Order: sequence, then C-alpha cells, then structure tokens
Amino acid sequence: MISKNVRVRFAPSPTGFLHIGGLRTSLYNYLFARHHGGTFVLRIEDTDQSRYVEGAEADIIRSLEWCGMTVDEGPGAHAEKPGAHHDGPGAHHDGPGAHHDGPFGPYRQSERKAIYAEYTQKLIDNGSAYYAFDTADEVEEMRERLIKSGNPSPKYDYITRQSMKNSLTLPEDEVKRRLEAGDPYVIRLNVPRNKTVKFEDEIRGVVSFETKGLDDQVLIKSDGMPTYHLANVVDDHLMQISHVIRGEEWLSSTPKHILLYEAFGWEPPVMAHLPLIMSPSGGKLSKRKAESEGIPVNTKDYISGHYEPEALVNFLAYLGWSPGDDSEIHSLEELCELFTLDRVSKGGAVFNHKKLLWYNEQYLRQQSDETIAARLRAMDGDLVDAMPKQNLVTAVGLLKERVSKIDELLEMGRFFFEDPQEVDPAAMKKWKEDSAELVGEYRKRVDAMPSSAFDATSLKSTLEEIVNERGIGFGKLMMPLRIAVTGQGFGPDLFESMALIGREAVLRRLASAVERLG
RNA sequence: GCCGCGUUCGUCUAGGGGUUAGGACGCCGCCCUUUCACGGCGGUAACACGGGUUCAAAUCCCGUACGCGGUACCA
Repeated sequence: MISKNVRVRFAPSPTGFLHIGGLRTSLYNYLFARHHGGTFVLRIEDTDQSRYVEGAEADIIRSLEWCGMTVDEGPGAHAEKPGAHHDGPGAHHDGPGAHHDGPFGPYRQSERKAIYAEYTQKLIDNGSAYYAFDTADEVEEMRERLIKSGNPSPKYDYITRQSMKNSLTLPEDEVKRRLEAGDPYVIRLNVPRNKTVKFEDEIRGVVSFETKGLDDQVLIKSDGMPTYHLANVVDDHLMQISHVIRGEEWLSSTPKHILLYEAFGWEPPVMAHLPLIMSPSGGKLSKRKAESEGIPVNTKDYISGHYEPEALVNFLAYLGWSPGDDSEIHSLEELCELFTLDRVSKGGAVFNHKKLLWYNEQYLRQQSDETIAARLRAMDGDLVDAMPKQNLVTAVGLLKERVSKIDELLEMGRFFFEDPQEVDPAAMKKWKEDSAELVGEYRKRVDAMPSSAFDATSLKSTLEEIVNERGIGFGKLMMPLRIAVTGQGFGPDLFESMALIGREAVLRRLASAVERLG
C-alpha cells in the first residue's frame, strides 16, 4: 500500500532541450503524484557546469506547461505573474536562497552547494567517504595501465585505491596539509569490498548487485560541485521524496545510491525504473537516430510542429504503460485517475510515429470548427485573413477529417485562400486529352448560371448534365475540374469547395487551367 | 569483456497454469461516397529457443540466444 505522503520529482539536467523520453518520465511522475493526491516536484540538476545550456530550464518548464502538467514545487512553481507587484521592471525575486518556490528549496542543485558540503562531511566523518587527490590525468593513467594489463573495465575501487593518493593511503598529516594548502581534491564514496546490495524495484522486483562491480564513485568534484549520485540522494531525502521514478539508464547506479542512503542512515525512497523509449531501428531513442527516422526528439519540436498536446500526452502515457482494458483515448485527468506503477511494462517501447499521428487526428477532430479556425488565424494570419470568418469555419469543417495535424490544414486548404500556382504532378495523370474541352464547357455553363444559383447543388447538377449528355463517366470531368480549381488530385468535396471559393474565383481558375494545361 | 535489465502480431500492448491468445496503430480487402477522406465491416499477423516442474505452460523454474542499459570529476 502506498503511504499517505506521496512526493515525487522530475529531475532533468538543463543540458539541452527537453527530450521526449524525459517528458515521458516527467509524465509518469506527474500521473503518479496526482493519482495519489501527492506532490509533483521539479528539481533542476545543474551540477555539470560544463554542459549547462542557457534557456534549457525555461524550455523544460514551458514543455511541462504545454502538456498541462502543473508543478507543485520547483523553480518558478509559485512565481507571481509579471506585473502583479509594483516592483518595477527588472525586479528579481529569484536567486540563491529564494525559498518561495516551495518549502524544500532551493530547487536548483547549483544553489545547494553548502548543503552537499555539510552532508558530505558526515560521510567523511563516519568513514563512508574519503578525499582523493589524484588528478584527472593520474586516474586516466591508472585506467590505461590496467587496460593494458588486460582489465577491460578498470575502476577506482577497493583494490586500486590502495595505490592512489587519497586519505585512505596517505598519512593523516599529509592529508591535513594538502587540504589546508588548498590542493585540488575530489571526495569519493568508500565502497565496501564484498557486499551484496539489494533493493526492491516497484517495476522489476528485487534487483541485486555485488559491490565488487562498483567503483568508488566521485561524490564531490574538484570544482566543488556534487555529482548526480550524491546530489540526488541528499535532495531526495531532504525533499522527502517517497518514490523515485526514473529511466532504466539509472538502474545500474542505484546500488551506489542505496549505499549512500545506508551511509547516511536514511531510509531510501521506493525505486521504480521505467523502460526506455526505443528508436524504430533499435537502441535508445537518441537525437541522431530519431531525427534520421523522422521523429522529433525535443518537446519543443512538437510544440512548433503544431502537435496537439493532449495527443502527445496520451501517446506517451501508453508507451510503456496501459490501463489493462481496451481503451485508447484518455485525457490527462483520466490518465491521472488510471495510472498505477504496477501496470508499467518492463521492456523497452519503440516510438511509433504513425500512432502518434493517429492520436493527433483524434484530438484534432474532436475540436469544433470554430476553435480550429481561430487557431489557424493565430498561426498564419496573412493567409487566413484573406477569407471571411464564416467561410474559414466552413473550410475547416471540409478539411479537418483529412489531415493529421492542424498545420496541414493550411497546406491542404491553400486553394481556399489563393489560386493554385501549379498543379501537383501526381494529379496531372488525370488530366487527359479531352479535359480542357470538358472543363471549358463546364465553365461556360457555370458562367451562364445566375450568381444567385451558384451553390454546391447546382454546381454538381451542372456537371451531371454534361456527363449525361455525352455519356461519359463522372470522373472524366470530375478530376480535371478538381485539378483546375485546387491544383490537387485529392481534397474535400469539390462542389462544396467551389461554392466556398466563390463564383468569380472559380471561373477565373477554370479559364486559367484551360489555357495553361491545354 | 564484466554487471544489470528485458523478450506475446511489423509496432504499442492485454492475458500471469486450462483462452478459437484479445485490443489499438499500420497494412490489405469490401461497403459507403458517380471525387479525396471520415466512417462501417472483414482480413493479415505473435507467445525467441532448449530443457525441466505439472494431468495441463505464453503463463512457474533453469539454461541459451538475442536486444537494451551501465561500466566518467555526464546526467
């Protein structure tokens, strides 16, 4: 049974735009938190200064918001709206020590250095950690030496540390002298030699590792920053995180974390390692792979690509989880209700872009024509403004069953807004010898129609007249007409479309097609 | 290499001792539509392999293979 205080965190590092895999991890954390009436914390793991990317944090926050996930605690979680206070432009509440983002702040690890130092000292004091003065080069040298002598995965461990420069091998006074002299050092975890580390993973069951396969993980780097391993344990404890739900790539470093909890004398949170999202060609869905397979990797690409956020959320939720029934479509609220960890699958899940598009269609079609029309106007005002509002709404109704994403409406419906500039080469196969003559005849009759009669019904009966008179197939005139009016071989109902485009433009396009296509 | 984790239709998955192994995406066909789609109906297609345990194994156990992850002063 899940205890009362569920607190989970999404802890991305701001090294780039939010990856789709990170977004799913975040989603599962969010769903779990909401399902149990718990708290969803966002923590920024910016301990690697060399990989820090400006704007990454803002991208993460924006991505979560776009999906509809609300952060309970984290940077900006309780930020006031600009202008709510009379602090004047440029007034800043953020910065080191700001705790208004939640009761356990700060939520950026770079702002918690003092905390890590304090806790690391406890580890030093109780012998669970030690100072190591070896330079990066020296460690590298050691590795190479070991590799040469046939050790495929050299480690700074129980054995090798005995020949390195650290507070376990150096005389006490030299350690003291080096520390006082300000010699650079790292702090390493003192991993015991022969111990079995066991823990129960909510998704995988009992997992166990032998400590002899682990190295003396660096806890504090020489720049004074903690590594992920230390920071994540200290923060999860201090922030009272109840469940750690993260990607499977963390599974093998979990024993180090367990060792740390033990060294501190803390109860570890419940662990749950999620299956990875895989690329269709196999392997973890990396940027390179995904993009070469036409899959956007960054959440921002889905935003700018005009995907429906509900569709992405729904799709991602089902990538590695299922509610156990035959349902497919669920809102974020419903997913919160349904989500449990015991229904998360163990194996990696291949990203299926076509299924995502199917989800996108579902969510697009359930929106009213008016809503979509308004969104179109916001997307491309210039093009869309050429058309009266009501006509645009009608056009949306004609088009929306035929596209996967909202931006495709602009492409497919371009002919509603402007005369076709050229004909789709694929469609030209349907333009035959007699097409020009037939289209010309059709134009003549439409021209002769009173403008009051210019509607879908008479547009259609006019075509039927000609076809019947000549004893030819419907499509014989239908397709050339479509090509002349839209420049395409497919699209919404032609007669409705022509009625919407209007008499003047239709006559103009027919004449132009007869002339240009012969 | 070593350590860990996985493995049910092409893909996402349900099913956890007795099922005609279910659904969804995709694909194919038919119907609707004198057009493209939507929609409706139908079809294709899976328990990685080998041993056990059992009256009975996709399901439990052990191997093997394959895949993936990790093996950093990156997260």
